[in-house]
Amino acid sequence: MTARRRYWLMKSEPDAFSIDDLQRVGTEPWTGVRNYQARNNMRAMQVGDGVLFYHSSCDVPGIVGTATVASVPYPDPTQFEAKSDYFDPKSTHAEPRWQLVDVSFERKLARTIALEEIRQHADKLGEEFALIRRGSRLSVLPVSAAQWKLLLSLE
DNA sequence: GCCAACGTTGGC
DNA sequence: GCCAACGTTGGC
Repeated sequence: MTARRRYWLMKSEPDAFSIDDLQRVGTEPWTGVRNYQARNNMRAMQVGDGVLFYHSSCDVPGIVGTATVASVPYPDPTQFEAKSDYFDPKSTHAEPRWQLVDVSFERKLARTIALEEIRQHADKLGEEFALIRRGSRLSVLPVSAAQWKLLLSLE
């Protein structure tokens, strides 16, 4: 029995890793998440789940493409690498603190669905939608099927 | 267990 | 570059 496909939104700074980078490499381990809520969301992911790829901290923040979850959750290797920016000295191999999934490129949108535009649909998306909730900085967040459909209909 | 200080995120 | 909001750390 397979659970129903779920949907997520994942933020990335294009200067560090963009939708074009994902298209080039095909599949990428989503390293570096060091927030428990974001981690918990990745732990809940299943292979085949849909991902909205979002560019943050750039000229026009917004959704730029779609991807799919390509692995089950597994320990983020960078937490054990002393030279990595993401090294976590408190994490152990026996009890890894941080998990990630692999993400595979699906497609690039014809245009960026800008955050500014997304906000205009707040009434339909719901006040709780973490992407547009005031002060929310969550980088991996759940998206309902209805939100997924609405957001992609804006393309 | 409280909370001030600090660091980070991310829009603007 | 600024700064609001948030999460984490560490002294007490």
